[in-house]
Amino acid sequence: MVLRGTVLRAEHSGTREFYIVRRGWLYSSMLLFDGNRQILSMHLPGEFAGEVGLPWDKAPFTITAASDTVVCVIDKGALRGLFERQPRIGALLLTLAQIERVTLADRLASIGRTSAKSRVAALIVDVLRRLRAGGEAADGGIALPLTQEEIGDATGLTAVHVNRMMRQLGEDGLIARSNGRLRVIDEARLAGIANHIDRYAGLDLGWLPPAAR
Amino acid sequence: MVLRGTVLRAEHSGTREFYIVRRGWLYSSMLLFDGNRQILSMHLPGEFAGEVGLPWDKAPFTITAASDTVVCVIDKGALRGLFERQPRIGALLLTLAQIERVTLADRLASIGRTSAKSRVAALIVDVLRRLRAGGEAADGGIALPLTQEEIGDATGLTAVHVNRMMRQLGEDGLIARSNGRLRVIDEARLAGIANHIDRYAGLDLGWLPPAAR
DNA sequence: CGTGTCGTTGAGCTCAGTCAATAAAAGTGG
DNA sequence: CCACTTTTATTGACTGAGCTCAACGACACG
Repeated sequence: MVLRGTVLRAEHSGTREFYIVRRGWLYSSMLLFDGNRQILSMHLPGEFAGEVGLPWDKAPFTITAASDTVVCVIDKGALRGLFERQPRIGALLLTLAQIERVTLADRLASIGRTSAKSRVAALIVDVLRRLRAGGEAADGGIALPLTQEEIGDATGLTAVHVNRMMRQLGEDGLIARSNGRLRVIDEARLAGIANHIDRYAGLDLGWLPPAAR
Repeated sequence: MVLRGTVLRAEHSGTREFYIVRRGWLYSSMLLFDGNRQILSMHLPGEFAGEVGLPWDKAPFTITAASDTVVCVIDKGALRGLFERQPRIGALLLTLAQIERVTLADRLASIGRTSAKSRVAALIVDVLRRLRAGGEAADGGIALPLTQEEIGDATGLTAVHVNRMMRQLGEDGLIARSNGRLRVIDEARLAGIANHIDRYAGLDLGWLPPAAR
């Protein structure tokens, strides 16, 4: 169990291992020289965390628990045998890395080229759909375990402006908030202003090696 | 030979193949619904292009030639055998993908959390060092085959503001420009304001499978 | 009940965008 | 090589989205 606010792995610490999230949310972030922080990605239940640091001996990012979490630890040495005996798994890992690259690129476009309101909407839609993909019941609203400061660090905004945008999204009838829970009222319209693209559609896994026996 | 301005591969077109750049520059971009464009990454000589689209049957991004280029085309079906017979190559591809992910994350932080001047500086430093890593002589200045509009689309700025920032970088004695060539005067200071991190340092490839014979 | 964190709101400011005009450069066809 | 067109770079004036600063309320926790 990793408690909310705890740093699971600090930037520049060793990377003998990576993680799978069992319960709760984590996020990867980096600190700039001027003290600003950028949250690079969220890690939701069922997803990997820290595997991006594989190629380095020191972690490129800090991984922090956004809520109380449970993670499963995997040693990176285990990957070696996997690549040798199960080429399909290796290729799947590559596939996953590319998917992450594309979703990161989507966020880059969101932050680089859209309004504050769109960015916040994009974060909400992204999280909502990933939770759903991970089998988390998301109909009664989601418990967003992020402070507005953190949402700001993820979207390239200030906490104050995040607050204003959330209020506007509420006034527009797109979302509703009550005691820490967030309910998406009009997902289609929210996804529209968020420029959301579903990257899990249209996957082509035909080129992968078959599973070894 | 792909002429400057030509779209090598359009968004949503098929992805039977990917590329290695032999000569010239390309870039991947995506178009938002409002007509805005975000340039997601540059592809310099010696680098891959389009391999990020591997997992999809339709390309997630558009690849455009920024200058006249020569590329080498690779069929993605060839990867299958590679993973089976050369696990090390597969693991290297994964490594490369993760490196790209991290540099994309660096750009995300740059765009999300730094000033216009820093972003332009970051683009220049990034390109300079990658050209150098690719063995391109970069001392007599680099021939930047990008319009200011394109630099803007890459940094999340407008062409007009890119122009102002370039001028300021010149006035600050960090760069010099003359007839299309750009010379970096004070690389250390430029890298400083760019928040540049060298991601090719500190790589740990010890976990990779050995080369097959 | 004091303290700290987080959310909310207002007032004013600034960085970057918009609009517009002009210069410079690069093509293009003759 | 020259006239003409299109693209790109440059600069100024103005605007506005988002930031800063500041105050206050709500809540959790010891």
